[in-house]
Amino acid sequence: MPRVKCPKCGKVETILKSGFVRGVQRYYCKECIYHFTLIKKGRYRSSSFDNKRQTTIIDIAKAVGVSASTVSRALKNHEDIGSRTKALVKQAAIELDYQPNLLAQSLNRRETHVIGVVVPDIENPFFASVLSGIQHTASASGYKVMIYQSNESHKTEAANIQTIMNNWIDGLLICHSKETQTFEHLKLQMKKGIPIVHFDRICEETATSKVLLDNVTGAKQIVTHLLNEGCRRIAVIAGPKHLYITKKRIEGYESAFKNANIELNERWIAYTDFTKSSIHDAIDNWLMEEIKPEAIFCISDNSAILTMMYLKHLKLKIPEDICVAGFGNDYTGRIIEPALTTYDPHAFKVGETATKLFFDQVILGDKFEIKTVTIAGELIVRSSSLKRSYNPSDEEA
Amino acid sequence: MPRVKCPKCGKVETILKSGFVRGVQRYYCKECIYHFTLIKKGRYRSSSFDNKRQTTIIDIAKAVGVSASTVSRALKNHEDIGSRTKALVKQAAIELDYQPNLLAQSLNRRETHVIGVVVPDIENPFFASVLSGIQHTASASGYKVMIYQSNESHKTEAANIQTIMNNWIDGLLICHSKETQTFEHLKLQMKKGIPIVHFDRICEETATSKVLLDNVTGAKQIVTHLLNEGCRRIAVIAGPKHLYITKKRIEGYESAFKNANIELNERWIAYTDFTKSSIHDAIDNWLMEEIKPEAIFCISDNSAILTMMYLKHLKLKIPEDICVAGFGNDYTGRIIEPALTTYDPHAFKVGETATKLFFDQVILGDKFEIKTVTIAGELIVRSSSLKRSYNPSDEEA
DNA sequence: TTGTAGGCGTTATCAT
DNA sequence: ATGATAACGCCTACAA
Repeated sequence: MPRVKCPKCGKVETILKSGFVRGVQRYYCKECIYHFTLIKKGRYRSSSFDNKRQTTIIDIAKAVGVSASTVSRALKNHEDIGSRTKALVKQAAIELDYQPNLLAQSLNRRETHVIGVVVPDIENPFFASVLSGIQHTASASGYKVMIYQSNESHKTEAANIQTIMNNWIDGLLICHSKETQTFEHLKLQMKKGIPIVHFDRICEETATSKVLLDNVTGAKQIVTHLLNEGCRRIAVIAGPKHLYITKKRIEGYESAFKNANIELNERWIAYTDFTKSSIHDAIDNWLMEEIKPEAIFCISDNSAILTMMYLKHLKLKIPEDICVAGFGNDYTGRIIEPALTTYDPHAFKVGETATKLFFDQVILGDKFEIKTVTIAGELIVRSSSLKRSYNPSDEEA
Repeated sequence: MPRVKCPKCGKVETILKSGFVRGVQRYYCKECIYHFTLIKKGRYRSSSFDNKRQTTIIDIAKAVGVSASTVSRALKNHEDIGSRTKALVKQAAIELDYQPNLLAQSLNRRETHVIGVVVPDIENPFFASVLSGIQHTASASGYKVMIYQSNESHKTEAANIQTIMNNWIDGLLICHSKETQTFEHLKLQMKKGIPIVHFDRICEETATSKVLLDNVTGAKQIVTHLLNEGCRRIAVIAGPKHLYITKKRIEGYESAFKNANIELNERWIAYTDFTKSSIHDAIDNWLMEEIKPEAIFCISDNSAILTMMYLKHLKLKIPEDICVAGFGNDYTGRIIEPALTTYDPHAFKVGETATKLFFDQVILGDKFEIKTVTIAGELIVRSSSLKRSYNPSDEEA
């Protein structure tokens, strides 16, 4: 053990500590009555580390001539500290361009002020908006946003969750991939007690807060609108059967029919995986039959766009021959012709709300009870569904 | 000073340290020949902290009966450690579900493995793609991505850079806001020596690596294509005059004319701020004149879409009456009718390359020399510019 | 009012 | 081959 030796007598047992000088421990030899300081041997942190060195609390302490703890307290306006000292410290902090080391703070406080987000795909406009909402809200409260994409792969999602959790995030906001049907990977992490908020494609099995689109109402509004336009045979391009949003939007679809007292035929529901080919197949199937659909409700705007392009390719006129409606209000719907009737789920607000739910949980701690919030959206009627009253000049400029 | 007292004799001067037991300092009283350990008084970290507690290296050390340093080394397969010990440690690590505390690692190594990204707007499809490229590439190398949006505001951008830099990121990838014309906020941070990579809207004044779209070539290709289609009076919807991309794309435009030996009239260049109204104004101005443009080259796809919608609103036929081309290959261009001729800048690759340039800098350290990489894109010809040979059925299904 | 010491979790260095 | 220690920068209970 390299105990401290007295430079004069060389003894070890006689040494006492005698305070700090400029952040360095000072020693005192009882026998020699000699104060001394250990010369720091150039340790492993040298070259490249040094220039990265930021001003620390100790630098300020040295400059002002007080201890590090006093500086720490002065900087947070602790009441114990004299106003003169405070002023001096703050002055020095500015002069030395002090920036607190958030890493050290985080390590100490076990709190990183980082929110982890896992989305299937950043490039999808819906998620981009949600992300934007998250980022804004988080930033406004001094939180940082760390992003991961699952690329709609369950495996990647699980890996993301694993890494993200190892990063001491304060909370996780997640929207599951299309593939995800089991949630063990999440449940495992929940033990750590980190707040999790689900949005859009949620998990029904976990005790987490959730932010939902108003899937049922939205779908119901759209389908009701189509019924009002006189369509009776309304086909649906749905997503994979296990998807939460598929279930809910189908529920809205059915509810609209029930409400209108119109019977509904299972054959008008096609479960696809949202790919171009699966959508084309579904449409082909319907069009091959004697009785063709009068309208197609696509449960996502993206599939609505694919549907419209395919119908146009088949020389079918929208909305005269067949109406189309989507769900999502991506801005592509405003650009395609005829413009797409859809439901705006207020994506930005979804992100905002998810973040706020997380904040609630942080603030209330144990007292927080999980919540499910449904974001009201709005029906956007455009030409693609106006069978009775189609007028191309309705289009926005 | 609360020096350690001997529990038997109560003396202080007789105490010597005598090693650690399970992470706790052990003491020894010379006089009483008595070993003891201080009972930890419940310190301030109690309730809420405890359940967040993860397995640490010390827990493993205790379990296996070795020291923390041995565990640390064993886990990284340090050659010094015996294979039996390694096996034991790794076993324990798995059993205790050990996850290294990246925060502590970062603090120690002064390296966070976090890349900060500042973009004007996540919801813009170009930036969404770039971001996706960054995220993928970073993730593949174990780096995390922290995102900020400037909302095209210089002030927000400066604030973002400030906060992001305080977070001990390893590198910063940035695309400046439209407003940004001075770069002091960046230069200030450059002193810290953190690698910075610019992309798209770069800063020409700083010694940073840059990733550029092939603005000149792209614009030149588009304009040349328009010239080949027989257009001579090619108007340009440009962005703000100070913007890097405006300058470069105008340069390409001019170069195409020069190449073709055709004279070019300044009045065909309109500097807008990309808003709908400024674009409408520019178009109105041109159309009021006797001699009208035969084509409009918009230096961004978004303005091209706005342009097309406005022209359609004015009952002008595209491309028969007037051709339109954009720049960016947003997927909206595939949806609008007629489909938009544009230049694909390979946004994903831009993000990927920016990230790789950052990695180069990390790996090479001082030996790294800043680089400017230009990403080659490709001309995408669609119907909106096919004056000579327009055939609506060319459209993709 | 201010200072001291120890801890957050990990790791490089030195000592054994 | 393994252990002890100090350091990364900050924070707070307790001592003075």
